[in-house]
Amino acid sequence: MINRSVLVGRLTKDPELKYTPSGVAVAQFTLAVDRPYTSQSGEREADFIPVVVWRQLAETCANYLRKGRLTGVEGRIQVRSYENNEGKRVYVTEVIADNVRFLEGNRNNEQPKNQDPFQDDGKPIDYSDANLPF
Amino acid sequence: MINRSVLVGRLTKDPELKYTPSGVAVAQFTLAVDRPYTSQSGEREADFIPVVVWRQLAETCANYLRKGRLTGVEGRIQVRSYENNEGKRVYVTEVIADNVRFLEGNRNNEQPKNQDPFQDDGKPIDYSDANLPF
Amino acid sequence: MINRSVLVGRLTKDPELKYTPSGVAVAQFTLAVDRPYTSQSGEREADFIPVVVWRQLAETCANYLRKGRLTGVEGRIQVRSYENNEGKRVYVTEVIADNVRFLEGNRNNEQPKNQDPFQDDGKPIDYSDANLPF
Amino acid sequence: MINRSVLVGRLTKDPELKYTPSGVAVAQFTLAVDRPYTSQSGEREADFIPVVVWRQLAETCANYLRKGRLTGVEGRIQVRSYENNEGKRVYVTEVIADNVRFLEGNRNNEQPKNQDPFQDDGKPIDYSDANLPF
DNA sequence: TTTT
DNA sequence: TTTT
Repeated sequence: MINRSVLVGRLTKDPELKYTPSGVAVAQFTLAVDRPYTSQSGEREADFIPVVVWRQLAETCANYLRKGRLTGVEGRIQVRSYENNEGKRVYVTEVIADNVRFLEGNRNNEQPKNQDPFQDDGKPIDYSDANLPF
Repeated sequence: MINRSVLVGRLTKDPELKYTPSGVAVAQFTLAVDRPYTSQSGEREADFIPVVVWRQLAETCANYLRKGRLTGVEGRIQVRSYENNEGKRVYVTEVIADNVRFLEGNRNNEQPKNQDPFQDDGKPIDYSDANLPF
Repeated sequence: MINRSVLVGRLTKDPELKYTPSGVAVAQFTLAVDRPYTSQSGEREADFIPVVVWRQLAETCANYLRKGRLTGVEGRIQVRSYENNEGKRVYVTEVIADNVRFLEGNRNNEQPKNQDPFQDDGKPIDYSDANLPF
Repeated sequence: MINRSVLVGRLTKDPELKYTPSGVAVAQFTLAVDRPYTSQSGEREADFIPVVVWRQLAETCANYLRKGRLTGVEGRIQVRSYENNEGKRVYVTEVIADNVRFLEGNRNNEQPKNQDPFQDDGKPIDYSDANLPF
């Protein structure tokens, strides 16, 4: 079975870095991927694709990726589901990336963020260790 | 911008063929793509990825693809959203395929379905012409 | 059967535009794709991958792509062979692209080349109509 | 930079397993990937793409892959060159696979080969440690 | 909820 | 024969 996606687009925001209860780093960001054609109906012209990155690559992404940056991603499509607070099953589709390429230099010479895990905002984390890809 | 996915998996059901109000054929099926590893936590070991096919390829798929058949798909990830009956925005992620490979012969020598558009089941169609990929 | 490649790299030179005897446009360029890691042995750190583009896309590439430009390519690997002047069979591997993305703006505001087919340099053309992808 | 290929095809022969002087396993096989269309000019209708696999995956491939088996491969295109015995530079293009999927069961219930490294045939090995992908 |  |  094969499940491989390659995306090139721009981050809609800075990546969000979290840690699972057992301390595994996970970063999340959304890639805006412009479509090649212009819709005749004035509809949207980009797809906004959620990307998830684990472990060391998560920390590298959180440190170096920024909103608007042109970025390449390789990974696999994952569909997970959870019960929302009204007891309804909600499906979430994400690309679990095992490879991230920074395609654009650091134009403004920004510093790496070096996000501190202990500054975690305390919100519930959607990712449990059960989701670890390997 | 690049948005390319390659999947190999098995159909969970026969494809569903519909027609937009303006008569464009669109087929929908779900690919079960087994993950390479076995989850230690007894979690699910496949991803179920919705695939959409347009126009002539839709009719070919409806005619020749069957539940369980090993199938290769190439396409792009699309995220569309609609308002559900409770006024909430729901996001749907699908792979819009422009290439489908039948990787398994027709073992039981089944006949093509040749689904008749006029046998459409009358249920509301999720796809409007605005979604046409080109 | 599936044969799909996705490349992002930089052109080593401007594309070369030719025409087959029957007048079909074909462009050729090489993508330098940097490898992610640095070789410990001082070996080369990029792959130089020949890309071939046909028909209208060939003319667009010849008009807008330039040496050094960051470019995304989707296509399939093709292996063709010919007999060289010493009667030996030589194998050539190329990516036949059906999709090319210009990932970098036109920084120096260059004009399109608008290469004239009749300025063809007269050298023998490697591509015959038999190679047309569809 | 991105360099990603996905192939599904059939092995033209059993894989060949070798070891570098320092003992790293490397397997080589060729995938025949049928083209989707039939050439009008009676030309060949498949591409024969050389695949290289390193380390543990090489041994798994040598043990379980066989001639004719439908196989999925993910990897990157690599172009290496060497000087032939006439002092001419020869270019070799291969897909370096980091992921191999056996898409077809073991129909004849064959035993794994379990090739013994010490049965190596003694021929010169084309791969040096310098080529190791990581 | 979205990027250049 | 190679790109930033």
